[in-house]
Amino acid sequence: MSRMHNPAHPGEVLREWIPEGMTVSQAAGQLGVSRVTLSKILNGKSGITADMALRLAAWLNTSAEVWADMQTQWEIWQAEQNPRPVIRPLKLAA
Amino acid sequence: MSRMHNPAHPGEVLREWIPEGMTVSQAAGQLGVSRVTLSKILNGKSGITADMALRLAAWLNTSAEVWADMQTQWEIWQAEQNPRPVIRPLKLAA
DNA sequence: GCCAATTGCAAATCGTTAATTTACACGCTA
DNA sequence: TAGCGTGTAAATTAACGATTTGCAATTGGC
Repeated sequence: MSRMHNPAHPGEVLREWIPEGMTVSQAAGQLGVSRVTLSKILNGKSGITADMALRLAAWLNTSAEVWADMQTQWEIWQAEQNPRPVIRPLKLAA
Repeated sequence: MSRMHNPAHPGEVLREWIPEGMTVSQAAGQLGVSRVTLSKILNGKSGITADMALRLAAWLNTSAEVWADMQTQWEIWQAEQNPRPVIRPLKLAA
Protein backbone atom coordinates (compact mmCIF):
# COMPACT_ATOMS: atom_id res chain seq x y z
CA MET A 1 0.00 0.00 0.00
CA SER A 2 1.61 3.20 1.15
CA ARG A 3 4.99 4.00 2.54
CA MET A 4 4.31 5.09 6.09
CA HIS A 5 6.87 7.84 6.07
CA ASN A 6 7.56 10.85 3.98
CA PRO A 7 10.20 9.65 1.56
CA ALA A 8 13.30 11.77 1.20
CA HIS A 9 13.12 14.28 -1.58
CA PRO A 10 15.47 13.27 -4.40
CA GLY A 11 17.20 16.59 -4.00
CA GLU A 12 18.33 15.75 -0.51
CA VAL A 13 19.83 12.51 -1.73
CA LEU A 14 21.44 14.21 -4.67
CA ARG A 15 23.14 16.61 -2.29
CA GLU A 16 25.07 13.73 -0.80
CA TRP A 17 26.46 12.83 -4.19
CA ILE A 18 28.03 16.18 -4.80
CA PRO A 19 31.69 16.17 -3.76
CA GLU A 20 32.70 18.22 -0.76
CA GLY A 21 34.51 21.02 -2.46
CA MET A 22 32.20 21.37 -5.45
CA THR A 23 29.86 24.33 -5.55
CA VAL A 24 26.26 24.16 -6.72
CA SER A 25 27.18 26.46 -9.56
CA GLN A 26 29.92 24.14 -10.71
CA ALA A 27 27.69 21.10 -10.48
CA ALA A 28 24.99 22.86 -12.47
CA GLY A 29 27.57 23.73 -15.07
CA GLN A 30 28.69 20.14 -15.42
CA LEU A 31 25.11 18.99 -15.72
CA GLY A 32 24.39 21.59 -18.33
CA VAL A 33 21.56 23.28 -16.46
CA SER A 34 21.24 26.66 -14.84
CA ARG A 35 22.30 27.26 -11.28
CA VAL A 36 18.73 28.10 -10.36
CA THR A 37 17.42 24.84 -11.75
CA LEU A 38 19.82 22.70 -9.76
CA SER A 39 19.38 24.79 -6.64
CA LYS A 40 15.64 24.29 -6.75
CA ILE A 41 16.03 20.55 -7.03
CA LEU A 42 18.52 20.40 -4.16
CA ASN A 43 16.13 22.38 -2.00
CA GLY A 44 13.08 20.37 -2.90
CA LYS A 45 11.44 23.10 -4.91
CA SER A 46 11.50 21.14 -8.14
CA GLY A 47 11.31 17.51 -9.05
CA ILE A 48 13.62 15.40 -11.16
CA THR A 49 12.49 15.07 -14.74
CA ALA A 50 13.35 12.14 -17.01
CA ASP A 51 15.82 14.38 -18.76
CA MET A 52 17.44 15.34 -15.49
CA ALA A 53 17.56 11.72 -14.41
CA LEU A 54 19.53 10.95 -17.56
CA ARG A 55 21.91 13.83 -16.89
CA LEU A 56 22.49 12.65 -13.36
CA ALA A 57 23.03 9.12 -14.59
CA ALA A 58 25.69 10.29 -17.02
CA TRP A 59 27.32 12.54 -14.48
CA LEU A 60 27.26 10.26 -11.46
CA ASN A 61 27.58 7.00 -13.34
CA THR A 62 24.38 5.58 -11.97
CA SER A 63 21.22 4.41 -13.65
CA ALA A 64 18.63 7.00 -14.58
CA GLU A 65 16.01 4.80 -12.96
CA VAL A 66 17.44 5.34 -9.50
CA TRP A 67 16.67 9.03 -9.67
CA ALA A 68 13.45 8.72 -11.59
CA ASP A 69 12.13 6.08 -9.22
CA MET A 70 13.04 8.22 -6.24
CA GLN A 71 11.06 11.02 -7.81
CA THR A 72 8.16 8.64 -8.40
CA GLN A 73 8.09 7.58 -4.77
CA TRP A 74 8.00 11.19 -3.80
CA GLU A 75 5.17 12.00 -6.15
CA ILE A 76 3.09 9.03 -5.07
CA TRP A 77 3.53 9.95 -1.45
CA GLN A 78 2.51 13.50 -2.22
CA ALA A 79 -0.50 12.33 -4.17
CA GLU A 80 -1.48 10.03 -1.32
CA GLN A 81 -1.74 13.05 0.94
CA ASN A 82 -4.51 14.46 -1.21
CA PRO A 83 -8.05 13.20 -1.01
CA ARG A 84 -9.28 10.97 -3.79
CA PRO A 85 -12.79 9.76 -4.50
CA VAL A 86 -13.66 6.31 -3.26
CA ILE A 87 -12.90 3.77 -5.92
CA ARG A 88 -14.58 0.40 -5.69
CA PRO A 89 -12.16 -2.44 -6.43
CA LEU A 90 -12.93 -4.13 -9.70
CA LYS A 91 -14.28 -7.64 -9.23
CA LEU A 92 -12.02 -9.60 -11.49
CA ALA A 93 -13.50 -12.61 -13.17
CA ALA A 94 -11.96 -15.79 -11.77
CA MET B 1 22.20 1.86 -19.43
CA SER B 2 19.28 2.02 -21.77
CA ARG B 3 16.50 -0.39 -22.61
CA MET B 4 17.13 -1.33 -26.19
CA HIS B 5 13.51 -1.40 -27.15
CA ASN B 6 10.65 0.99 -27.00
CA PRO B 7 8.88 0.01 -23.80
CA ALA B 8 5.15 -0.55 -24.00
CA HIS B 9 3.12 2.49 -23.19
CA PRO B 10 1.35 2.03 -19.85
CA GLY B 11 -1.92 2.57 -21.65
CA GLU B 12 -1.46 -0.56 -23.72
CA VAL B 13 -0.85 -2.59 -20.62
CA LEU B 14 -3.78 -1.03 -18.85
CA ARG B 15 -6.01 -2.10 -21.73
CA GLU B 16 -5.33 -5.72 -20.88
CA TRP B 17 -6.57 -5.19 -17.36
CA ILE B 18 -9.96 -3.97 -18.38
CA PRO B 19 -12.48 -6.82 -18.41
CA GLU B 20 -13.82 -7.99 -21.75
CA GLY B 21 -17.31 -6.62 -21.56
CA MET B 22 -16.48 -3.34 -19.86
CA THR B 23 -16.56 -0.18 -21.93
CA VAL B 24 -14.04 2.61 -21.70
CA SER B 25 -16.79 4.87 -20.49
CA GLN B 26 -17.65 2.51 -17.68
CA ALA B 27 -14.05 2.09 -16.67
CA ALA B 28 -13.58 5.85 -16.63
CA GLY B 29 -16.64 6.16 -14.47
CA GLN B 30 -15.33 3.69 -11.94
CA LEU B 31 -12.00 5.45 -11.85
CA GLY B 32 -13.65 8.77 -11.36
CA VAL B 33 -12.16 10.44 -14.43
CA SER B 34 -13.64 11.61 -17.68
CA ARG B 35 -14.00 9.30 -20.62
CA VAL B 36 -11.62 11.45 -22.62
CA THR B 37 -8.95 11.25 -19.97
CA LEU B 38 -8.97 7.48 -19.85
CA SER B 39 -9.22 7.19 -23.60
CA LYS B 40 -6.13 9.31 -24.04
CA ILE B 41 -4.18 7.13 -21.66
CA LEU B 42 -5.31 3.93 -23.33
CA ASN B 43 -4.26 5.31 -26.69
CA GLY B 44 -0.91 6.58 -25.53
CA LYS B 45 -1.82 10.24 -25.78
CA SER B 46 -1.39 10.91 -22.10
CA GLY B 47 0.80 9.53 -19.38
CA ILE B 48 -0.11 8.10 -16.03
CA THR B 49 0.14 10.61 -13.21
CA ALA B 50 0.80 9.71 -9.58
CA ASP B 51 -2.85 10.38 -8.88
CA MET B 52 -3.93 8.09 -11.68
CA ALA B 53 -1.52 5.41 -10.49
CA LEU B 54 -3.24 5.51 -7.11
CA ARG B 55 -6.64 5.23 -8.73
CA LEU B 56 -5.55 2.26 -10.79
CA ALA B 57 -4.05 0.67 -7.71
CA ALA B 58 -7.31 1.00 -5.84
CA TRP B 59 -9.36 -0.18 -8.77
CA LEU B 60 -7.22 -3.08 -9.92
CA ASN B 61 -5.86 -4.02 -6.55
CA THR B 62 -2.26 -3.58 -7.54
CA SER B 63 0.46 -1.33 -6.24
CA ALA B 64 0.57 2.23 -7.50
CA GLU B 65 4.25 1.75 -8.16
CA VAL B 66 3.64 -0.76 -10.91
CA TRP B 67 1.90 1.86 -12.99
CA ALA B 68 4.06 4.74 -11.99
CA ASP B 69 7.24 2.80 -12.74
CA MET B 70 5.87 1.77 -16.10
CA GLN B 71 5.29 5.41 -16.83
CA THR B 72 8.81 6.25 -15.69
CA GLN B 73 10.33 3.70 -18.02
CA TRP B 74 8.36 5.21 -20.84
CA GLU B 75 9.43 8.72 -20.02
CA ILE B 76 13.07 7.79 -19.72
CA TRP B 77 12.99 6.03 -23.03
CA GLN B 78 11.36 9.03 -24.61
CA ALA B 79 13.90 11.37 -23.09
CA GLU B 80 16.70 9.15 -24.32
CA GLN B 81 15.50 9.71 -27.85
CA ASN B 82 16.20 13.40 -27.55
CA PRO B 83 19.69 14.82 -27.81
CA ARG B 84 21.39 15.89 -24.63
CA PRO B 85 24.63 17.80 -24.19
CA VAL B 86 27.71 15.74 -23.48
CA ILE B 87 28.13 15.34 -19.74
CA ARG B 88 31.52 14.38 -18.45
CA PRO B 89 31.32 11.71 -15.74
CA LEU B 90 32.24 13.08 -12.36
CA LYS B 91 35.54 11.72 -11.11
CA LEU B 92 34.56 10.49 -7.73
CA ALA B 93 37.14 10.69 -5.02
CA ALA B 94 38.24 7.21 -3.99
C1' DG C 1 -32.08 0.50 -43.31
C1' DC C 2 -32.27 3.03 -38.85
C1' DC C 3 -30.94 4.20 -34.34
C1' DA C 4 -28.37 4.23 -30.21
C1' DA C 5 -24.20 3.21 -27.95
C1' DT C 6 -19.26 3.47 -28.04
C1' DT C 7 -15.23 5.54 -29.12
C1' DG C 8 -11.28 8.34 -30.85
C1' DC C 9 -10.15 12.90 -31.38
C1' DA C 10 -10.00 17.80 -31.91
C1' DA C 11 -10.65 22.31 -29.77
C1' DA C 12 -10.88 25.47 -26.06
C1' DT C 13 -9.96 26.37 -21.17
C1' DC C 14 -7.66 25.98 -16.79
C1' DG C 15 -4.12 24.72 -13.57
C1' DT C 16 0.46 23.01 -12.58
C1' DT C 17 5.19 22.58 -13.23
C1' DA C 18 9.89 22.80 -15.18
C1' DA C 19 13.54 25.75 -17.03
C1' DT C 20 15.68 30.20 -18.20
C1' DT C 21 17.30 34.78 -17.33
C1' DT C 22 17.64 38.63 -14.37
C1' DA C 23 17.97 40.52 -10.04
C1' DC C 24 18.37 41.06 -5.08
C1' DA C 25 19.73 40.04 -0.36
C1' DC C 26 22.45 37.41 2.84
C1' DG C 27 26.51 35.09 4.66
C1' DC C 28 31.22 33.94 4.55
C1' DT C 29 36.02 34.90 3.93
C1' DA C 30 40.38 36.45 2.09
C1' DT D 1 35.45 45.91 2.03
C1' DA D 2 35.09 43.23 -2.08
C1' DG D 3 33.89 39.00 -4.17
C1' DC D 4 31.96 34.48 -4.32
C1' DG D 5 28.36 31.25 -3.56
C1' DT D 6 23.69 30.71 -2.66
C1' DG D 7 18.67 30.76 -2.04
C1' DT D 8 14.89 32.71 -3.94
C1' DA D 9 11.58 35.71 -6.22
C1' DA D 10 9.69 37.44 -10.59
C1' DA D 11 8.65 37.19 -15.36
C1' DT D 12 8.55 34.18 -19.54
C1' DT D 13 8.08 30.23 -22.25
C1' DA D 14 6.96 25.57 -23.06
C1' DA D 15 4.80 21.15 -21.81
C1' DC D 16 1.23 18.40 -19.89
C1' DG D 17 -2.86 16.68 -17.73
C1' DA D 18 -7.90 17.10 -17.06
C1' DT D 19 -12.47 18.76 -18.27
C1' DT D 20 -16.32 19.80 -21.27
C1' DT D 21 -18.30 20.02 -25.74
C1' DG D 22 -18.92 18.40 -30.13
C1' DC D 23 -18.27 15.69 -34.21
C1' DA D 24 -17.32 11.68 -37.18
C1' DA D 25 -16.91 6.79 -37.71
C1' DT D 26 -18.02 2.14 -36.29
C1' DT D 27 -20.83 -1.38 -34.60
C1' DG D 28 -24.72 -4.11 -32.95
C1' DG D 29 -29.71 -4.70 -32.33
C1' DC D 30 -34.27 -4.01 -34.09
